[in-house]
Amino acid sequence: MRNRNYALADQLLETLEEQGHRDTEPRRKVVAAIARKNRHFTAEELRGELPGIGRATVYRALKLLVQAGALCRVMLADGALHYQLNDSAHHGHHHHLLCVHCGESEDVQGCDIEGQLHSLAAARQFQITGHWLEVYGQCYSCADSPALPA
Amino acid sequence: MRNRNYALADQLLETLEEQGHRDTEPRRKVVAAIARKNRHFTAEELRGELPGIGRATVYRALKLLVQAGALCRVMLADGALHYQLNDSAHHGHHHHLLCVHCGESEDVQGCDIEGQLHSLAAARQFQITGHWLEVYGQCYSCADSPALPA
DNA sequence: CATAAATTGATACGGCGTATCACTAATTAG
DNA sequence: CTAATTAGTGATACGCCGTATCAATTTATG
Repeated sequence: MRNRNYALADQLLETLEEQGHRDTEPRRKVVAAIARKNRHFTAEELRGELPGIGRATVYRALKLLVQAGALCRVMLADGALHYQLNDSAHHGHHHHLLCVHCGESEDVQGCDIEGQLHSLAAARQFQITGHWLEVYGQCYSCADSPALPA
Repeated sequence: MRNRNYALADQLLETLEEQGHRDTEPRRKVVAAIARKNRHFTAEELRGELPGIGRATVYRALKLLVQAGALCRVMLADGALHYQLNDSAHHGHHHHLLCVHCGESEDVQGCDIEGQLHSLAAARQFQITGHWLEVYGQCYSCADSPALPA
């Protein structure tokens, strides 16, 4: 587990270096903290775990990782924006099944939303170029909990 | 046009009264400004059109109208949150085709996203309770403009 | 090692939304 | 129709989020 985290942190740093960004002390620490996460988190939460590192540095690292595709921004049911580590296998277009109870997130690959909307859009001569989708619900482990409003 | 705006403003006020909220001077002005809008707008933009009215009052009115279903919150492609008047016919569940050029928005009623995701979710024993979807693209009038990234 | 380039972190700013609270306006009861 | 009740207002402040600026520092390069 610790090993996996180290490996993940290294991988994230590598990703950044591939994009032409430098390997710096603060960056290492930010990336290490992110690698330790096993669920989505807010920028402020992350920052709280990194005393001594400037706020701007944390936000900058988040931005770079999102741009690099290693991190996703996910919108929770309450409207809060969180960051979520991307499964290395799912760097492409995908969505998340977000459990409103435990916060777990499962990736969904086979998305053909635009296909489904195609006929509707065509009728209005609207050209779809992209979309944003979040799916809320309860994961298997939380199935017994009372349902919350989406 | 002016007539329609007045009618719309009255309708919005009525909606609020039905929810047990009072008909006040500041509220009237906020609602009138919203009724004048023909596309989505930000809270701050609206506030700018209402000098002399407290910030809190504007935000409160927005919140009440969203709760009443008369207003939608829409997420633009760049992540900015806007407010959008709900077509009176589309108060229920619907989505928007958002033109990234002109900002026009068209409602989409026939949405069966959850149906599409059902088999995927079932395989993981994930119970979908809701979703959030925004669709970006170019409307008919903007079809000639160069495509923007979604 | 010296230089050029990127990064850092303090600070400030702006947007967004909520909480508080004294004051005022709108309803309701008498 | 006034008095009491209740809701709404707006100034202020707070917190979160993200970006801009800029001098000081660190990293990579020749």
